[in-house]
Amino acid sequence: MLELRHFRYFIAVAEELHFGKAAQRLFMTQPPLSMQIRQLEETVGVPLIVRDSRPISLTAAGEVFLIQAKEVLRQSESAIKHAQLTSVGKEGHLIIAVTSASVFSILSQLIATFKQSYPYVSLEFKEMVSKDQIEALNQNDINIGLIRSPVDQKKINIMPVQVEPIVVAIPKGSDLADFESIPVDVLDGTALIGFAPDTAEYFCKLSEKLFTTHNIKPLIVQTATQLHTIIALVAAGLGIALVPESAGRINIENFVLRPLALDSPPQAELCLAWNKNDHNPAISSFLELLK
Amino acid sequence: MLELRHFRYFIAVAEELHFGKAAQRLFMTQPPLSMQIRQLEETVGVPLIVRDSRPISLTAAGEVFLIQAKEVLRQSESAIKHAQLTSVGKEGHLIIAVTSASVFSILSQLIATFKQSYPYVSLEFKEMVSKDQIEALNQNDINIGLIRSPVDQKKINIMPVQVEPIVVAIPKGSDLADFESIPVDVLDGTALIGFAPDTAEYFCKLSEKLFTTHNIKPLIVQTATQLHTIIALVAAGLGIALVPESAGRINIENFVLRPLALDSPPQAELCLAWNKNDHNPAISSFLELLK
DNA sequence: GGCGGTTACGTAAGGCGTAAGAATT
DNA sequence: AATTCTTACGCCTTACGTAACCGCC
Repeated sequence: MLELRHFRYFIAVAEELHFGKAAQRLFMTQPPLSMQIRQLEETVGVPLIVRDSRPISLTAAGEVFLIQAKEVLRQSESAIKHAQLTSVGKEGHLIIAVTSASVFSILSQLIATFKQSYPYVSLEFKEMVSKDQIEALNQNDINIGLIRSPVDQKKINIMPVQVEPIVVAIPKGSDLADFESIPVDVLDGTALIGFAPDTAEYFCKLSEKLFTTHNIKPLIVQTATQLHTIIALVAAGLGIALVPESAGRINIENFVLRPLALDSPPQAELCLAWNKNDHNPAISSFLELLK
Repeated sequence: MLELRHFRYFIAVAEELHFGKAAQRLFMTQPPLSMQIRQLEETVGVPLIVRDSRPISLTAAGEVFLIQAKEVLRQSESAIKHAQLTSVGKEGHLIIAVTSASVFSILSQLIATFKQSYPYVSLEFKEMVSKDQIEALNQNDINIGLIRSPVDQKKINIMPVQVEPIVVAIPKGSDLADFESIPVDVLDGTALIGFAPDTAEYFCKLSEKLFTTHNIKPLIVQTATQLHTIIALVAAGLGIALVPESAGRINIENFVLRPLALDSPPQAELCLAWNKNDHNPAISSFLELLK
């Protein structure tokens, strides 16, 4: 049966063109080396070395076999190296799911930092709402989720990566835009663009809580799922909206952000989520870098 | 020490995801298989298989190692196959020397036939005068020479591939062109384009022999090395010339070929020459095809 | 005749099989 | 409790070393 040993021995003989020197290089004696080469030639089925001349020489078949043999050894070295790199999370592949809103926050910076430290870990992104992310994490369809909602499943670990205050988005030129901060009771009865309850549950509930706490009833004139849609509607003058501070990164004109006049305004959390049973080492690399 | 065995075993386990099934597939029992896999993991330095769950699964490192392991096995198979093909001359490289580019016209058909039977033998051509070819054959710089002169060296084998009569090249419209064949004594005193004695020794001597045998003294108005140069000079009307019949393939107008009016006109031989000690199997393939 | 590769033979390492043990479902 | 992987141990293959034997320069 052909083994790597045969390749190693043949390369030594082919390069030294001298059984004795080759054996010395391999820290062994000539006879067994001779035997192994003979065995190799038998498995290959053709002579690789011309022995009836000194120095010995390679047959044409031996010449091509030498090149291929080196390639085989190089490949097996590479197999080990790649396995090692993968094992410590320096190489590999990560599938990261993001909610549309999180795209505007710190994600881009995060990716850049990660790619700098782990250039050989390829990243794949999928856009998913939080509920689908949890499902995908459970089924190992994705490695990391980037979500708002706190998860209550023991298989899923979470780690907050960003906490940002909820602020008020106001059409440019509106009277409210002149305030430096917005007193909460001003919102009572005001036209407001809200997050859709079914697809943007987290922000929706965050707002509702604020309203009930302060006993306010704004006039929700429109709902939307995507953050940038809401900002676009605000900019169009349809009303104001309660949005995370990172909405400021959205490239739309004609709106301003003002903080709420509260000691402790509502906070929106952005969390990394991953399956505890997913042992892809690149996940650890990713998490480690965020601390 | 890592061996191909480890790759073979790992692939079986990784594909079956079951030590027992894998062992069965490898015609062995589980325990030694388990040992070998453990050995493999030790040499690689990282765990490749997750054992603490059933069915067993691969680590991320194991996944990449599986792909690489298959590649290593594929490569070693390929090494054997290529060595075998090379050994029987179905694969390889031949360096063929020709005396002048014009020989290509004769060769082209030969090359096409060879390429059809041996598509994986690459051919390389070099232009060399006969003397240099012999030298190159001795030094194994070329594998095959295509020459006119008979070689007198015991290391060099030769085989004639083409025998053609010497004919007379005549400018179109010349009086001689009206003859169907040219009596030799007509050449006496006629303006003639000759081969250069130093670089086209073979043709030169062939002509000289004809002249002395028939006691003729033509007027050599010009000499040239290359056949197509001589034909060009004939076509230009400078004189006639004694050339091999294959000159008819040269794509020049304004000249005609006429046979010599002799029972046994001089013959020009084209020979293949190769070094007896050059065991490149592709040479045999080439020679075999010419018979 | 010396250098270099092969053949002959003895040894010892190690791969493999059998049997018993541990762990997961 | 059953299936499945691991540990323990003995055998037997085989790779390797030593010694003697050819075959070229």
